[in-house]
Amino acid sequence: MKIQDTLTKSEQEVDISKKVKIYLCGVTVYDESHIGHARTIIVFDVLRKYLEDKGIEIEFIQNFTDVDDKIINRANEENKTAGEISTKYIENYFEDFDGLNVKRATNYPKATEHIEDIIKFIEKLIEKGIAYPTKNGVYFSVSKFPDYGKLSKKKIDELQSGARIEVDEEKKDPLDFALWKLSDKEPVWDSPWGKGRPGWHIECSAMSIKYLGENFDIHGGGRDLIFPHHENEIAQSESCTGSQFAKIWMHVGMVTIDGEKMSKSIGNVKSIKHVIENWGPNIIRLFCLSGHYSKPIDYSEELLKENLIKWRQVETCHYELFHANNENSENIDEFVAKICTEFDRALDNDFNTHMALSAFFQIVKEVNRLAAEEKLGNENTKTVKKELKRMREILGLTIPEITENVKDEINKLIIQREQSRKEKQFEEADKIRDKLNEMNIELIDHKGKTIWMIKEKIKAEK
RNA sequence: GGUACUCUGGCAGAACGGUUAUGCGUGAGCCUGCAAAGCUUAUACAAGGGGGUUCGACUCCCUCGGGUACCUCCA
Repeated sequence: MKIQDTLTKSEQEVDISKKVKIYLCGVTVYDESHIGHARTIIVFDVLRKYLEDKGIEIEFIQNFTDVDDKIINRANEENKTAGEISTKYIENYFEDFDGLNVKRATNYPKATEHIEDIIKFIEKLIEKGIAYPTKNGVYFSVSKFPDYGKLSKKKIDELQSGARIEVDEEKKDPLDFALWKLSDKEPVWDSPWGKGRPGWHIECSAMSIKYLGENFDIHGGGRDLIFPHHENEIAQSESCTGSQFAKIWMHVGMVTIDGEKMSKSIGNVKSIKHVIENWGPNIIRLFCLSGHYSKPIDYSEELLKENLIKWRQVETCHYELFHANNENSENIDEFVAKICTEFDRALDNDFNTHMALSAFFQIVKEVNRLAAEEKLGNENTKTVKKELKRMREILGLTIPEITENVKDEINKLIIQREQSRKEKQFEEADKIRDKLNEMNIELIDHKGKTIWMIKEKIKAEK
């Protein structure tokens, strides 16, 4: 599998001969997660599910930034402790992402639970003469890391000339960034330099190295993290260990609205709660995977609607297979095998989810075609069923299981309706159909038989 | 201003130096008691502008231009 690496600007092979270690920069837990977070996290969710499906062991670490000015500000506004705020939004995070069918990471380390590791990390940088304490905190000396700017392709002197006026005159260089901020106000921890809290970037260096080692396979996040966050992570980590940090830097494009990045100041943020409520998890996932991960994707009702239609096709396909029992069925194993290869090839080639979806839908279409032609048998569909299920699991698309009781009830009603139709009591038949519709059950009348399917309820429909 | 990314048919969106997918939409039809869903078929002579390399470029190079992001916190 090849992934486009931001650092080398070239495709790099992921070493799948052993456990693959992935670190993803998670969220700062001071507010609700939005569709932009969802995209990044869904992309990595599919990546790890795909690799796991191939039988590769994955160690997937995603942090929570639970100490930060924003959290503290929010706590002050709401007259709560920072801990209360971060706990609340971590819970909120899991509600949202469980709802999006995202598999839990191997571990979700929190900054506040790794203060010791962070302090040790900073001490090491001071020992090496790369960081220095001032009366405000400890700073990383950018000039001591000659490769600074290699990820974001920025030149140090250009950054300096563009740098805004710094309040902190203790810093040796305006570009130097905080590793430890001295403070008296909670939340604070003791350190060799006095009470305070860690800077933003250091936690990811400390925690990724702690859990994944000095050089791991993939480090990911949104594109907006390239500078300064990931640039600083590289500077800290490589200064500390003296060796290459992450092997591949994989960055996910922004979700935009009307071509603009979502941001609080513009007020165009779509929360995951809002989007799930209206569209449900499957359509959101299809939407997030519909373009190449590295490119921006524009959020619009129109696109979600398109994915709604596609999702209905998937549901139809699933239930057509579920009910398949035609006598003269066609064998499509060869076709399926071919398309499956395309699916995998697409993902192996810089994780092209759009192409993979395209392959997936080719099978969906083929199944629905056969169903329409009454050529879908029970015998010949084992392979398709298996492969579609595999793809759905990788993509994280879910269709609910139905209990036997419900099935029986549905079947009873269908038989009643058939009887009414035979007797040309169409009003009665339609009543039964309406009743089923209210239960989100849709009937499909084929020539010889009527089948049912359970439609996911989509609030935004109509 | 610097850096990065980007510019493909009505919309979305890939691949490839030589047939440009796929989906949505739209038209027609099939199926149906009517629907819905689904299916079939038709439909786009599309690549920001201009150069160049080539027998041939959407794909490579140059140049001009538009857009977005980052350069402060941000998935």
